[in-house]
Amino acid sequence: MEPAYRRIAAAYRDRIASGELGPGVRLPTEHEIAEQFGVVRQTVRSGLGVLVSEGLIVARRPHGYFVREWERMLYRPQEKSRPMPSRSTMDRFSQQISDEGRVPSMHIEVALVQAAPDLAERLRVEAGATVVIRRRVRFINGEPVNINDSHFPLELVKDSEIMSPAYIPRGTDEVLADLGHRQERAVDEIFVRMPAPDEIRRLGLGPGTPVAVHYDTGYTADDRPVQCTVNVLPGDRHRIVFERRWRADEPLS
Amino acid sequence: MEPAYRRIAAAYRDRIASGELGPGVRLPTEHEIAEQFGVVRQTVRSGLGVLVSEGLIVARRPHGYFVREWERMLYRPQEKSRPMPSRSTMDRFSQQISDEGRVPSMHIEVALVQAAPDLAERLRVEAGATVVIRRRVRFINGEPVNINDSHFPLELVKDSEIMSPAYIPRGTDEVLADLGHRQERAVDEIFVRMPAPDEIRRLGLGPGTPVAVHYDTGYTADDRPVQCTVNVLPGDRHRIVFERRWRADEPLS
DNA sequence: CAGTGGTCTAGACCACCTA
DNA sequence: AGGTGGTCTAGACCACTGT
Repeated sequence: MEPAYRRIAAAYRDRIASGELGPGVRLPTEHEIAEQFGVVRQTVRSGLGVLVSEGLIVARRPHGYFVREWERMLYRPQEKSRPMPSRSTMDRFSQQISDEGRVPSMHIEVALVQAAPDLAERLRVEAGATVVIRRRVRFINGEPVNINDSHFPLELVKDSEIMSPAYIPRGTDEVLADLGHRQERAVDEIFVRMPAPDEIRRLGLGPGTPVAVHYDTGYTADDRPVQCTVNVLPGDRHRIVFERRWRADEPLS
Repeated sequence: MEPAYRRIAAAYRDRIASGELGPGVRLPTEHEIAEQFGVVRQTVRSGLGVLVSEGLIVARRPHGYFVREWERMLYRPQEKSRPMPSRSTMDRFSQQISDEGRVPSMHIEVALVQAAPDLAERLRVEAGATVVIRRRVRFINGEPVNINDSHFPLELVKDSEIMSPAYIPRGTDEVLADLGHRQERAVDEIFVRMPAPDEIRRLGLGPGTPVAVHYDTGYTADDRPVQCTVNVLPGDRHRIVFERRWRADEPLS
């Protein structure tokens, strides 16, 4: 016999999967469900808790539980290595969102920090070495959608405009290029995991929302890493897309 | 005042993050934690439940809670569009795992199904049209690591060896090419979400494990989609890597 | 058999928001 | 003021596994 809380979870999971309960629809209250299934409220809570942690429903107190609504923005890592339209007054993200008729905004913060082990490895500096971190949170219509923390070895960018927490429309890649560190190659790594508490806070994530973590490490022609950007993408708000063509023998590092 | 269950979660989250509790280490029992924090067992369970759903710990009854251990295999979508070493007797996955000194295995199942909406769209067939689905679960040392469900329009592959649930060392892409449907371009899409119950079952996933879903849609030179493979990658077992080079103007569809 | 986590009951009080 | 979900207590019984 399946436990009651699982039966409750399965019942509502099925109704959501079948479309009987569409996005945004409200579920009965915990009391009502408890009565229907002949259990106490705590058991209902366990069952709905499963669905919350699966990301299928959200609790909005004091309104009740609602079927979650998804909307995913296009995320194309390959766009990063194409030239920007020269007349553009906005960075790629802002341009894309504006084109869709929505309002982009950004919060920027610059700091000097000791490189965490994962970044030290990718930037090929010693663990604990000082790096410049340019933290950005991007918003659409005021809602946070992703985090982009770019890291640079300190010597490369000190005294450049990268150190100022201001908007750089042409992008930091261009600034690096002007400084003599033009990137020619990048390695993209994607990890999937549950968010840490500070990521939940910065992105306003609901429970049950996993994130994709995208490391973009850029190399110059002589194979020095000059920047590593950590993008944290909430799973419910992104669709990562890239394209391949068949080739004979291009090396993969 | 923070709720007790959150304080408990935070306490152990910190100890795990700091490395004080390394991978595989056992936590105190629920009773012991309850005593330490002066709360009842149910409250401890709520706290540890948070960490379980964050994927930080696992419960192994009747042994206790343990800090989760991670091991990630390399997943490189771009490898798919490179020629296979002609002397290879194994597919790419099996070769990679063998090279690492581990034992690959696979479960294969072929069926005719009605195309789900997401696949119908990608294969450009009508929703509900019959497609061939070649379901595979891949194992390393007997442990399931990912799901690969390849979908083909029925007319393209009927009477070919793709219809047989047997191992095809050279890969289905080669079979398609032999049938006159050589792929020249592919679109990769990655979504991040929590797994559905049947994915949890097939992959033996623990609670709190998100998945990356990778759609690989292959097109011929005349831009017809000939296959769409849905790869379900447990977040705790994969690291997705690809590479970019700067180019002037290659079109992205 | 002892000890673990898994499930469940029957209550209670709280914070928060809307009406 | 009333109803929502959020938290917590104090118990109880169960299934599973190793000794």
